Amino acid sequence: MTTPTNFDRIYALIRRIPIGKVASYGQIARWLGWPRGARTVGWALRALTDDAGDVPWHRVINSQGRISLDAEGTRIQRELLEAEGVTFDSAGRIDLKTYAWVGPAPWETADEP
DNA sequence: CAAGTGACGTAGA
DNA sequence: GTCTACGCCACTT
Repeated sequence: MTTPTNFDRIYALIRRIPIGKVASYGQIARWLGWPRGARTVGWALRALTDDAGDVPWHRVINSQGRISLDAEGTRIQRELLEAEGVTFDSAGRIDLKTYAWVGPAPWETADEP
């Protein structure tokens, strides 16, 4: 790290994604205040890997429930997610209806209904 | 300051 | 279902 940037905010948010859930780039961008800054999120993740040992980057996917990485990265991400209980369909996609994170909601720390 | 870049998103063909 | 084109924002050089 060189100088603190909004990237830190991205990482912090990704760290809050619960196990077994996934979020899309655009979704994260909106929570951070950039309605259309999905690319910036991807950029942050791209720059990550370096010092992001504790950032669950594999929980971030695109709006189609697909992985935008190359074959190698996709394979790794898939394994990491499957290890958390996330399942993929034949097309290698994730069921967003089941695994999409709703966002940093209060019930995250509250009791269930 | 300007240009280039990027793991996206959406719309249209 | 696929592919193409443009727009968006933040970071680096």
